[in-house]
Amino acid sequence: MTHAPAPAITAADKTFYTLRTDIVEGRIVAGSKLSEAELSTKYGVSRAVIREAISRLVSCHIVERKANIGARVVALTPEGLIELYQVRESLEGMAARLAAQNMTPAQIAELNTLLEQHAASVKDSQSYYQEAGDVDFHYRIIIGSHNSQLITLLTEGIYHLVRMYRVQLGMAGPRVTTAFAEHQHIAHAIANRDAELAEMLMRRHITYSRQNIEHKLHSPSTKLTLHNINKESL
Amino acid sequence: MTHAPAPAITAADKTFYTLRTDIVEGRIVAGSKLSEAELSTKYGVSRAVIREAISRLVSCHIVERKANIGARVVALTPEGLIELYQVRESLEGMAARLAAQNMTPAQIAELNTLLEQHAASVKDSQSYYQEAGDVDFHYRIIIGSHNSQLITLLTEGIYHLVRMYRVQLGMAGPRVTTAFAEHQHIAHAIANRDAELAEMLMRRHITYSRQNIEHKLHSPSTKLTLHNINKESL
DNA sequence: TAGGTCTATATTGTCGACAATGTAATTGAA
DNA sequence: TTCAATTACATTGTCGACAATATAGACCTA
Repeated sequence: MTHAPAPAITAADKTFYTLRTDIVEGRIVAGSKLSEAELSTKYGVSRAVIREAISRLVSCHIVERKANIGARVVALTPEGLIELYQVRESLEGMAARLAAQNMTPAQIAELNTLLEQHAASVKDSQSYYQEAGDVDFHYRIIIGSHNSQLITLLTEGIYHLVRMYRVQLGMAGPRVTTAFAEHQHIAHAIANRDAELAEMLMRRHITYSRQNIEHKLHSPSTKLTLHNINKESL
Repeated sequence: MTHAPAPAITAADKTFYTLRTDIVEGRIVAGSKLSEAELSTKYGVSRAVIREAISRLVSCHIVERKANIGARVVALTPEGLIELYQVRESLEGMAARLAAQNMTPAQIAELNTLLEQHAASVKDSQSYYQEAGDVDFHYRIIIGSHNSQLITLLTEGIYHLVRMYRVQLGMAGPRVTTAFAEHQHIAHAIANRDAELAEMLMRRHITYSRQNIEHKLHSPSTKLTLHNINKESL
């Protein structure tokens, strides 16, 4: 029940993953147009492969397409970020609730082990926990929900968009130790099989996280960043 | 802000809509394989168009595809239904919350008008309310959330799957008058801008709805139906 | 007969070319 | 000069053919 991400088999698979990474990491700028011919030569595959890859990005909400006009990477806007976090609060809250009901004892044990590792790394260098640690924690709870619809929506859809905002807004702020404490409380609720509490704590946790990133977004420096991003829309 | 469903422009659009309807209505049986060549001749378009239509159905979770093997319509299972309703409870609960915050006075007035019409039709023939009425009510609240992520996830994704279960399990049971009362309470909470209450009532409403359809699913007659459906998987 | 390998066939994945549509430039008239 | 129509160009949508992979059957061996 490890829910390994589907391996890339076809050329369209690989191109899809590559394109998604390039967009999320900002190598392909937000809001820019995706020319099929251009990408075709750039990645060395036929236009049919590019078209399929783009179609999948559309279904992830990372790209928008208009008939007979073309596809472009979504723009990063304050409104979009808020909408995203509202959906995330809703779905991850439910994931936490279901995790409290459905996680196996082994999964709960692994979750606690993970938190112990985080506790250690928080004390010295906060960098590890910051990046992958937070994602790891949330990922395990999502998987622990044992709800495939929920898992797919979050891990294939929402999360890549969230990461796109995080990466391109340069999220490296504080909130490390406080978030860690919140994680502990959530894990505790799950271990106690307290579904109500787990959902409530997760929703609050994500609300705080949203407020944190919103703050970043409204500060003068990143406002400039966002403006720059959207300016290159061509 | 009417959020009209995107019109079918390309051949792939039309084929996608046609295929989706045929699957949801059960003309293409749940669990069955989708042969590209076969569909190509059946709908009179090239395989490329069929492939794109299938890709979109995959992103709706109506169809599953394995590389180099093929695509098949999802199977209707009790577990799948439960998972679906859990996600629905989560997302529509949030939609109701946001609707209470964001719906325009005009939208709220229209919602009340709709309920008055329902009240009339509930008294004589319950049939109208049963079918489209319930969907209408939920649809307006979803739109009223003013959250495009949420709107897309529900109206393009979840709702067609829900309808697929409803249609193919022959949902025509009771629960008409009670559901109407619940709708009234939700609308009232929204009119009062009580976001907390609106979310809570909507979640309970959907939980009841799930229990209702689950009951149908576990009754001997429909168990037979489901078994028959999955038997024709080929 | 059971099991495995190899071959034949069917299905999906990929490609290049053509058709349809949208966009920009050019020309002409008021 | 300004606006409209028309033309030329670029981009997306669709198609049929070929390549790669999976499936089913025949054949062989133990």
